[in-house]
Amino acid sequence: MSDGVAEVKITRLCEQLGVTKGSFYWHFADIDELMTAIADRWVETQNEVLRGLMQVESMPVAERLQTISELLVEHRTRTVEAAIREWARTNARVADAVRELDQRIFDLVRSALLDWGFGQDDARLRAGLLVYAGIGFVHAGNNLPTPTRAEIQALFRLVVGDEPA
Amino acid sequence: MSDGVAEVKITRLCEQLGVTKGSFYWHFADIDELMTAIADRWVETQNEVLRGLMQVESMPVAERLQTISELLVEHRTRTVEAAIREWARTNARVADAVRELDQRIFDLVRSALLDWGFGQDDARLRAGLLVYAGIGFVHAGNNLPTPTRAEIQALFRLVVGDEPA
DNA sequence: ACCTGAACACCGTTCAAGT
DNA sequence: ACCTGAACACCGTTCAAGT
Repeated sequence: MSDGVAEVKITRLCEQLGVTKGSFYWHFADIDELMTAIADRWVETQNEVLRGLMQVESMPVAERLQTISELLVEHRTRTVEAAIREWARTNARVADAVRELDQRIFDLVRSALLDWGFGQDDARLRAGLLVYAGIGFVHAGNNLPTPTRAEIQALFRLVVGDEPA
Repeated sequence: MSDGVAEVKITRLCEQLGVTKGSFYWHFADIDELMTAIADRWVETQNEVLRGLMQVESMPVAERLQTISELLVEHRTRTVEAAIREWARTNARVADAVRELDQRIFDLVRSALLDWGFGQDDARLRAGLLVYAGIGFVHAGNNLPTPTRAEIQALFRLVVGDEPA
């Protein structure tokens, strides 16, 4: 999957499964339906991740911000996520899922900043900055010197401040 | 081009040009060579843009930061740029070009921040934050409420400060 | 209900033959 | 030097026929 979703060939798939291509078309109408199925699968996985993320909500603000700052630039799934976001450009289903993911993360960060003491506008803007930077890092993380964990926290503190606003 | 580089079919190309596919293979070894040619073309265009960007260097710091803040989130070429960055995932030539572009922009911002009065580390981190946010915006700009020009400047001031450091 | 086999369209690629 | 035409491989898709 990390080499891009365009590399999924139904011929190869059937070879690997030891069935003929005709068999494939009993289960799926066409390759697009397969893709949608894969997409749905990914959305489920992502929902679990999100449910995990939401548990962060119960943590005290300071600790919550700390945790979020690490999650945002987590490189564990960088390659896969870049491939998914690429896929979103051509598949509406995936695009929807990615948009919802982005929005939920944004809301998560924003509400944390609200709890931290920022006003509505301020919280929205700063949350946007952080989320966009995280997404940018997912895409271009290899093009610029990778910041250390400590530097990321320094950046985070820069945007969020040292103490409640 | 904005619908993704995977949609470039040599059959379609030859139809549009009114020649046979055989003719295509006189000019190019294979489809990859065509892609490389297109990539090189884009790199040239990008180099012109960069030369333009470099002229910013001669502006006074305050004005320079102002201009950069607008360039970073310029949505003029958002779709195309997203397609290019997607292409970079599978084409080494394009990947190199994008990396160089990112680095030059990063350097531009960083040196502006140095002139503005930040120390080495501080300038590097803040420049990274801004550049990543700009790239993230290119990719996910439609998923979250688009900030206004004024809000972008507010964000910029947040990272850069109101007066020289 | 699930699979095979053969057929067809489309696209990338090769190459001998034309001018 | 530049192009055509026909051929082939590969992949997506369809469908009649098998169990």
